[in-house]
Amino acid sequence: MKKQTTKPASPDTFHTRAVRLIQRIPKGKVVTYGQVATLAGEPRGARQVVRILNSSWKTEKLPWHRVINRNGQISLPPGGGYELQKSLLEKENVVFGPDDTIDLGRFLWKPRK
DNA sequence: GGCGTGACGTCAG
DNA sequence: ACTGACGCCACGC
Repeated sequence: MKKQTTKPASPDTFHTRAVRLIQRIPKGKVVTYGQVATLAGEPRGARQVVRILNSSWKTEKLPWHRVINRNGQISLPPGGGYELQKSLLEKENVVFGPDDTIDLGRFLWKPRK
C-alpha cells in the first residue's frame, strides 16, 4: 500500500471538526477563533480557524460572520467585510457595545460539553 | 522547494 | 496591567 502524497480526507481533521462546530452555531450567537480551535483540539490553532474560514466559507457555506476575536470584536478591516459582518450580526439580535464590542457573556455560544 | 504571511491566541517579561 | 514574541499550519510567491 503506497503512502498517499495528498492529505487524506480524514473525518477527524482539525479542519473538518472546526467546520462542524461553526455550522452548529445557533442564530444570534457567536464564537471566538480560540474557542473553535480549542474545541477542535488545537488550543493554539486560532490561525488555522482563520484559514478555514477563508477557504471553506464558499465550499462549506460557513456562517463566517458569527466568528469573532477574543475581544468580542470584529477583526475584519473596514471595507473588507467589517460592515457586512456587523450588519449580519445585528440582524440576528446581536448587540454591539460603544466600542463595537459584543457582550460575550450573553452572545457567546457555549456548546454542550 | 523554501520563506513569509495571516479574519488570533496564549505565554513570558 | 501592558508590550513583545512565539506558536499553530495552510497557502502564496
